[in-house]
Amino acid sequence: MFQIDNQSKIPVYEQIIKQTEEFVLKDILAANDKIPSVRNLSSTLSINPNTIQKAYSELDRRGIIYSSPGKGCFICEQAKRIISEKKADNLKDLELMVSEFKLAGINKEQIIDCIEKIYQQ
Amino acid sequence: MFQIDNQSKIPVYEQIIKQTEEFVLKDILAANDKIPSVRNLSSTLSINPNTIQKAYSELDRRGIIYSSPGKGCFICEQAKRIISEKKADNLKDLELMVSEFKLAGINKEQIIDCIEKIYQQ
Amino acid sequence: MFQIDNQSKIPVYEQIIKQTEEFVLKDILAANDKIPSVRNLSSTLSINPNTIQKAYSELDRRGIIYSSPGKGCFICEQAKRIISEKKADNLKDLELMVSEFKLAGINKEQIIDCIEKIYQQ
Amino acid sequence: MFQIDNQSKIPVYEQIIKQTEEFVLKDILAANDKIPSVRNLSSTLSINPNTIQKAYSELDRRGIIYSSPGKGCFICEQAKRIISEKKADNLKDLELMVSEFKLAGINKEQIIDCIEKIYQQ
DNA sequence: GTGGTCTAGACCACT
DNA sequence: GTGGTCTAGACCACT
Repeated sequence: MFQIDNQSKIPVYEQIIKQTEEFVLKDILAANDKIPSVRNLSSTLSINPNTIQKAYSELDRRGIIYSSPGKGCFICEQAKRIISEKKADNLKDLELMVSEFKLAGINKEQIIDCIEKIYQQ
Repeated sequence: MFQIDNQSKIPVYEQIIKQTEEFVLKDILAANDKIPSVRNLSSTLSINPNTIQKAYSELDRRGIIYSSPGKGCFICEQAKRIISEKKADNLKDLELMVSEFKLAGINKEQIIDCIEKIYQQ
Repeated sequence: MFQIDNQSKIPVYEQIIKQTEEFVLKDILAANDKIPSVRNLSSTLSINPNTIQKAYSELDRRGIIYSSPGKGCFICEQAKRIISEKKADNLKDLELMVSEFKLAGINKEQIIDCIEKIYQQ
Repeated sequence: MFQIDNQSKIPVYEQIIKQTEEFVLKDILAANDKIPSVRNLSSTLSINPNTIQKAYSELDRRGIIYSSPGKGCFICEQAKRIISEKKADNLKDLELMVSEFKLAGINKEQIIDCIEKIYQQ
């Protein structure tokens, strides 16, 4: 399920967070689904349990999962909504990126083509 | 000229690189213009000279500036072209970002509106 | 009767203890009333019997319930008195909390209003 | 400066968070003040650097401190405001606690006396 | 078994 | 020197 790239500049714990959120958006993980235990994922991915723990703690804090010591970790009811809303906030990042493309002399049509292409998939 | 945000998570040396490139794109710095010396910028911004040096070395490596020992640092002839071309490569980042917006259920029109807005400015 | 919140950070066995004490204070459970058996509650709430047992053992230790082997568990004669007295000890917790409100610049009137409101209900 | 109680049920990292916030409220730490480095505090308190790091990360996330790798950790401009506002939100906790005192038969005067006492200090 | 905390110690990039 | 990430491994309470 999870795919970790040890060569990546992105910390392992962030890769786990990102992929978990991705799975929720893609309906691979639904509300109240159990996600792998810290130890289980740790041995599957050959990653230290502390690193998994760090990822799960952050997901818990964000309201994506809830963790019950002794039982396991589960997807929150509102997980998908929370992730979608956070993503929407990132439209500002898009604005920033596009402003730089404009400065670099990339024309509007090139950018819009790129977007059309993705939404046609 | 340079604006350093000490609270930012972006390393100071990267902030200097980014702003220098920004100035070139905006024609604030043109080919063969002199940029502040390491010592000058170090004292103006209250930043360790090693940090400035690191930024300038990287700009040099990228072909954005050249240094004439005893005279100072200057913008390269091809600086603007190099920066623009590198930016174009970043269209892949845009694709990635837009794919995630699509997953999060943001519709195409919202994104295109955002782009139109920037190009009208 | 019992309402268990699996998403809560409070352990299930503590939730059971707290709610039992709450029921006694509110006269929903009176002296010598029978409370659900471990097995019964375990299946009603879909909770491991060990967890229920742990809660009941602690309530027994505190003198809130007593168990008659073969008959079941019952509320102690002195349960309400014991719980009330323990609560009174918690005035120190109130003092601590109020000290922090004072530090945070919340004025006395705001706090007293809040208390009046509750006692008027 | 920091006082850690190893016997306490409260995790060490939470004690550090709480005390840092306390120092800000009491104006012992002001905006842009440098707080002890991870390693420094680790050796002063004889606590593992990871534990300090965990506390500082959380303070950073809350906007109480900002950390600059290579420079250190500093109190945020808005730290005091953020902590005070968060404390104000906790009036709900007070309501909960007072409701329980009411149930336990503690009369209003006793509680108000307790509050008057603290505000007179 | 399950998550949460913590120690011990390494390595990295940034200053 | 400074914070950030990570491995290795222990111990605890809860289930």
